[in-house]
Amino acid sequence: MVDALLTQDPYVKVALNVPLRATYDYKIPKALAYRHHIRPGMRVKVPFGKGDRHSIGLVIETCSNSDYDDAQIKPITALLDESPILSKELFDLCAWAARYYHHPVGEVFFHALPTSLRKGERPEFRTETWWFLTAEGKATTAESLKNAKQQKAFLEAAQQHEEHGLSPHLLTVLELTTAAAKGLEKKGLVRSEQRNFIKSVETHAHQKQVPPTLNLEQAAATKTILAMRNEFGVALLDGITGSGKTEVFLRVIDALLKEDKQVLVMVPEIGLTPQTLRRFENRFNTDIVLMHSNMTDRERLDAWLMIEQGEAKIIIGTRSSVFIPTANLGLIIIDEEHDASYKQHEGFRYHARDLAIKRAHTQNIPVLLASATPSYESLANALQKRYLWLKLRQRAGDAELPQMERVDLRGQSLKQGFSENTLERMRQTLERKEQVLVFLNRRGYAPTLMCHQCGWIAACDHCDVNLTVHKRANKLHCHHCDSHKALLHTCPECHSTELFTVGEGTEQVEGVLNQLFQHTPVLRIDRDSTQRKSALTQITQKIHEHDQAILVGTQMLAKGHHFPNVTLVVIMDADVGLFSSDFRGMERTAQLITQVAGRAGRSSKRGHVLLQTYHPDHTAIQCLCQQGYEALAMDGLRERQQLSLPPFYHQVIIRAESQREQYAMELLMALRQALSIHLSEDMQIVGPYAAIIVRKAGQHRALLNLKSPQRGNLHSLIAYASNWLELNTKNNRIRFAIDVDPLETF
DNA sequence: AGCACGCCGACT
DNA sequence: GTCGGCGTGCTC
Repeated sequence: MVDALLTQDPYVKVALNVPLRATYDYKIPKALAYRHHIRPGMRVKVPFGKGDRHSIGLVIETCSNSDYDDAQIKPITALLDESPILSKELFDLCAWAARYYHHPVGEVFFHALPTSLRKGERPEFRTETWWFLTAEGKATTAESLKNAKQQKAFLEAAQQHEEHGLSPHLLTVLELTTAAAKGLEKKGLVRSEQRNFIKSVETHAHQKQVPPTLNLEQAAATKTILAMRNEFGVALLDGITGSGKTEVFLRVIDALLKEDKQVLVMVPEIGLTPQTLRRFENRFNTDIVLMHSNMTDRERLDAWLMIEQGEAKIIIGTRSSVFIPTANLGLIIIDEEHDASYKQHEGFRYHARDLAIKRAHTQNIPVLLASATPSYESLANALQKRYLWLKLRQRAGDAELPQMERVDLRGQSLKQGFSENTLERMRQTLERKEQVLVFLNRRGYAPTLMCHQCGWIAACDHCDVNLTVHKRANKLHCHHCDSHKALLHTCPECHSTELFTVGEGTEQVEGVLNQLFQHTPVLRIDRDSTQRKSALTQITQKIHEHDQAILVGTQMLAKGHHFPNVTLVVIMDADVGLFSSDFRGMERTAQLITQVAGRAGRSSKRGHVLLQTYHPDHTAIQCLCQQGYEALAMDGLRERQQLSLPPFYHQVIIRAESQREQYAMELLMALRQALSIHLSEDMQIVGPYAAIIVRKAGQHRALLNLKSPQRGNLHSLIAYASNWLELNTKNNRIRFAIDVDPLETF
């Protein structure tokens, strides 16, 4: 029997890229088993479902037998990889993440791959055509081709570049055509060759900058981080804005590059500014690979391969780059680690910061978390000495921290949201030829459109929220489901034409400031004003061109930009997070205010921050102004502990949504009932309760909140819940999602 | 997720 | 009479 020679198991368990928790068994055709050794982490093409439908799957394990009858088991159609596409480490990370986040394994595995690999394409670089001279071409003079001008030019060029050949890039530079090349190929004078295309950022030509000298704190931090570079450990680099965190990164990266190690730098979704990238490029003589959502599938795959094969040493990427395969990873840096965009809010709801730490643990490398406003989670870990807490409290150069002042709005007559005091301070700043930054975290013209006669309010048809007025676009826009309709001028209820807006958004404030400060350029920075690709660069350019200017914007302003001439920051509404229904409201607001405030006075001129508030005596506002973020966070943590909230308690939220009004709520009530007998003493169930915005995009939403100070019990409860939900949502139009460590609880 | 199977309304 | 609506169930 030849079969005795086969060492390969006859069956494989395959995870498919479908939202199903099950894995599926397939058999390995003998012909395949003779030629290849199928292992976990390889992609296969398998028949799935009726007809000749096929799907791409990932081998989870091979096995000697199956629970299914052999006759029921279909054979694999094709093996797509010769070696596992996911390394053991990444395979294990994904498997762990699927268990931790209670998400279908298949979706987790395929989430970790670039789109083209999900579709079954080969993990190969893009190739490009190079042209070379043949022996015959060497012997032929270009003159003999005098009727064919293009070919003549091509042959001349090919003779000149005989040694290295002509790349497509050279073809464009020399204005040569492929038509000419093909003509010469027919005559046997040149030949083509397919070569790997390796995207290399043109960094080598740059004049490399001499690193600035570090201050004592920076030097100490760098030294400490470097000392932990050969094993797992987490350092929290807690540095106030302007303290030179990036310089510390650069020093550490430099040392690791010298050991030929790779570094993964994670940044928030829109956090990577051209300024940051330039700083990296100006420093290192190596390829820097980017990974973000604006790239094409091809670019992503090339970047992925560059890192996987060790061609590139530095990768700067958003959330999903935590899954990038590496050849020799030495460190993961997570910049702005508090940023909520590290958590995926749909589908596979993972937290990239937490997964990065898990990954570093298994690969035995260090992680560096950095922020001016660390998350309460990370601060708690630092307090408990699980993380090394490195503080940078000095600003680089001679810059001083901006002074925070409260502007009491009580009883004041406001001019479109500005107090007279605020406006006066703005005037003074502009007179000194300095710039003002106005922060308002509300896009559009106004958050509400109302009828003066009957009180009707413009609301979204699909969500339980008011529509935002966008005057310039002449639209009513829903910021929750993105639907919009034309701006109304008559009330649909009573036909009155007296419609008015309530409240202010950035678009309105921009207009107001244009009127109040007619000789000063007013520049708006928010999602609407920066939609066009180069818009943000244009705006920042204008800012640098003028001495005086007013910048108005949303949280986009808080993310990493440098505005050296801004000396006054106005927070229009400091009260937003004070009475939030979400327990993280205060943390978020404090982070946002501190980050925006940090934009002020980053050069030699001292900055000032005005917080407009109706609650100047509120302890949180007072604490933030007088003692700063860390003190506020310490209070906040104490409170979280007293109230049994994260990070002291662990939470899992189960969300259900349905087109029909009561279904979601009824399902979760039934689930609660089903779970009640499995509860251990340390566990609490809250709800089900209706989501704050009950209806969103036409779906009615309800939540169930499960809490415990211990993860273990909670996880087995969720495992039970997830099985129960699978069984009970099959036939009734209800969708559910499990959100482990949720950032939003409403 | 996809897709086929299945049982009830307005059309060549 | 049927074309097609989307409710239901299944995929190794």
